[in-house]
Amino acid sequence: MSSPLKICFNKECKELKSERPKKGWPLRNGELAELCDRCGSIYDEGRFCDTFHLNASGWRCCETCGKRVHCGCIISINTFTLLDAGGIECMTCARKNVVPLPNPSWPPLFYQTPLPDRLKDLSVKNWTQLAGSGPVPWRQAPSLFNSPINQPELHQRVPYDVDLSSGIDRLNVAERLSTSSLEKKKIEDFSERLMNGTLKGGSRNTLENGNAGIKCEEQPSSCRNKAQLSSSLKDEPSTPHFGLAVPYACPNEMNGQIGVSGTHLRPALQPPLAKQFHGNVHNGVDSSGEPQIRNGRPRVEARGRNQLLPRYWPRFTDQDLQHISGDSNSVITPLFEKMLSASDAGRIGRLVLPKKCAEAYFPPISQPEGLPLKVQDSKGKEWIFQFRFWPNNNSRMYVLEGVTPCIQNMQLQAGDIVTFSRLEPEGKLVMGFRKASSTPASDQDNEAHKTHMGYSTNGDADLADPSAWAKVDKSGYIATEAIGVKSSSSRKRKNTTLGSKSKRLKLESEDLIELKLTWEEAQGLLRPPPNHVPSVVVIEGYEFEEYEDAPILGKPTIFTTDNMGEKIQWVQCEDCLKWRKLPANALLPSKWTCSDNSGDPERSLCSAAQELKAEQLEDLLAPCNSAASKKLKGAKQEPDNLEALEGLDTLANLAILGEGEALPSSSQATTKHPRHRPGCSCIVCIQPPSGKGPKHKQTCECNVCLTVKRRFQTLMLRREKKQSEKEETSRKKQQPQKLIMPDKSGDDDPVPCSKTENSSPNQKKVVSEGSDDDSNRIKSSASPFKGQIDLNIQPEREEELSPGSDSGNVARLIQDATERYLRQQRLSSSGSNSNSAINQALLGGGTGEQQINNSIILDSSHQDPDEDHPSTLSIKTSASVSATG
DNA sequence: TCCCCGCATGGTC
DNA sequence: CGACCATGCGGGG
Repeated sequence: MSSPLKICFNKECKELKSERPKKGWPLRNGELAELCDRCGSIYDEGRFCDTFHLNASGWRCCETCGKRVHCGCIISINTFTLLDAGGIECMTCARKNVVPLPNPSWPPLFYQTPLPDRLKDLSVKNWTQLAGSGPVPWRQAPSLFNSPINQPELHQRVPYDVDLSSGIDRLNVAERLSTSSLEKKKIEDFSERLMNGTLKGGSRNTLENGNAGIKCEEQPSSCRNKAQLSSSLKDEPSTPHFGLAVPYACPNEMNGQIGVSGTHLRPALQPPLAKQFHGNVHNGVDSSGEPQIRNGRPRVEARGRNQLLPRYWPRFTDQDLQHISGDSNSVITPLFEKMLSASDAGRIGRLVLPKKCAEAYFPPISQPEGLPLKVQDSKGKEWIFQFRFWPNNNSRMYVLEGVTPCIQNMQLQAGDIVTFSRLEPEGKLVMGFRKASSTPASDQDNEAHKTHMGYSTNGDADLADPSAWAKVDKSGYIATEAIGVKSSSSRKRKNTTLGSKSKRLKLESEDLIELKLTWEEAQGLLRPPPNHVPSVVVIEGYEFEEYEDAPILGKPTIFTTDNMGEKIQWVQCEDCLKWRKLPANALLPSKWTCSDNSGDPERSLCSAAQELKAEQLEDLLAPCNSAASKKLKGAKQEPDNLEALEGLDTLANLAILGEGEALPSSSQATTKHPRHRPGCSCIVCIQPPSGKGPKHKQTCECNVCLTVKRRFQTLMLRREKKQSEKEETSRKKQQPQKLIMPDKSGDDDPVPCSKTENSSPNQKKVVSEGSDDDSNRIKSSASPFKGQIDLNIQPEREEELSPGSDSGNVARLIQDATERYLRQQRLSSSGSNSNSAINQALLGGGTGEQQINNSIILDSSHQDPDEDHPSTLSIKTSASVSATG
């Protein structure tokens, strides 16, 4: 709508518009009023009426609260509702009263119905008059608002006629609702911008300072049941609470970018909204049906969404929302989501935020340093990230810094999706996630739980620390990290262990070691502290025990029933590897040795014979291994090992906590970066989702592939070396563990799969065992591919991913594991023969854990989506597999 | 020397 | 062609 006139559409202004005039209210001709920067900014802030129409007619008082609302112009059309009985009601009150129908959004209508230019003029004047007139039957036209489609279009801006100071009240409730503090912040940004340019904005400053605190007093209380605005992000101290409801997310765009282009605002709207919305906004949470939500938030969001690229549209499901909101009355407003890039998930700890999203939903920041931002995860943990930006090409690149701990906690990897939403009443930012594998519909929360449940988050020693673990898992626990402080609890752990590189290490280590466990198995690794009675939580059909205090990670054992029908558990001595029988209720230390077998003096020494025969043990362990063996087999079958390898890294990234869901083809889509197209060989895209799209070819020489190959080779060499050593000492069966080169894997896989199925028990053991030394041993990450697996496990992973990253930790872990394994082997060979069988079984023959890992890795199977483990967690065990050593 | 921060670069849309 | 953003890179601590 480039109007011929170069002056601001606001008659009371008459300033020249910039080349890229700011967009104002919708005109009847379907265009938007073009405003000068100053007016545009004011409009964006919802203060237009307060600024220009203060003395105009049309100001009326809300019948309910008495607030002044300008009803005389189109600009404020959405800020009030006409009462059937006459008079008007501010949106806030209207919402309270449940009659949330906003004024008919004529704009939308008109929007689409072009009118003669002459009508443009009507916009202000006529409307003004209109407002002045009594109640209009607007309510009858509510549908407009409600319709998702329209919503987007509607401009929420209109609603804000509030001025920062007084006007706030007037903000549309809906708007407010919709707008979160974040948005408010945005507004602030605007203000900033404005300040720079035109605005007078004192208020803004305040806001930015964080004091802004302007909150809509009204909103919360009255308005919605659940859905209230989050008036403020209370999270951050720094975060100002704006009273202003930012119109919709758009302000940013409008503001910031607006100057540049006002166009996108409108245009984008439609399509997306409808889709996304329904799922999100209206989900159960809001089911309350508050119109508000619809009107307000949804819109806001909708708008925001509209303006956002589709890839950032939130796809929350109702369940997701509910989970996030929990039982609280809070309403969750989905804001946006983003697939984690390799760098986002990397150790750098920076999460690049889509610019528009950042500007629309996060507090406005004028300084590159940004603000600390509190974000709550779906479990209620609070994280503090530094929300900041970097100047970039005359623009800004927004990032959240210090996200590593959070990401790790959530066990997220590249390809996974993080979601941001706002908890309305509180205005808190909530960060959820979806594993790449998971379906959009999947419940985040559940996933989260699963994730957490299944494994300890860290593979690191950290995990070893029960308390740490507890922290992680405990919903109550708040892992508050100082923004600047990168060390989150998790990090600290790592740091302590690993040192400065901890971050990286952590990630890698975690990634490296993955075991897949079934939920039951996973839980089996957890033991309640003595005297603690767990509460059982059922998540997605799986029962988990929840303890007030952190669960104790116990040595993995095998539970069974003895001849007498009594429940018992078998545990393997760390030293001699013999299996000992213990009461089912025995609580074992992570490192259990025969000497701990006080209950059975006869077998409290390693020298004592093993009660269990090898075959029996095998039978015992078999079940555990089956999954692994399957995987291995699958891997072997995989023709293109290389591909598998290549994909491994990616897969690893994708690894998800064991969600049962299959990732299949559908998941693939999610795993890919929206921007990437089939054939893209980026880290994210390489994932081999069921072999769809062209992935890296064997001949591919991209960085990723080269890196993978290189690492793989390195690893192989290392292993071979060790193996050779080991072979000498121990009786080795066949070729040493060939590391699972992808290629090789196909053939003879080192892994003893063939027979090993049974042996696989190792994995289990390993998992549990890892506890001691390997901090990492357990990594619980769910792989997107449930069944698949473990590509993550690839040994390569050690070195894994980013070339830049140092895989040292991983390598270490692996080495450790290898060493242990070797030790075991030696022990077994030299020591009691009885054990040897077991060991072999466990270890899968001479090759031992490595093989397992390798095999797993090989599993290109991941490509097959989820085949088997619907419910299995893919726990990545650290190298520790052989752990016992 | 290593790591991190901030900026720059380049690919993609 | 410009904007966006993922990643790389260099300098400083």
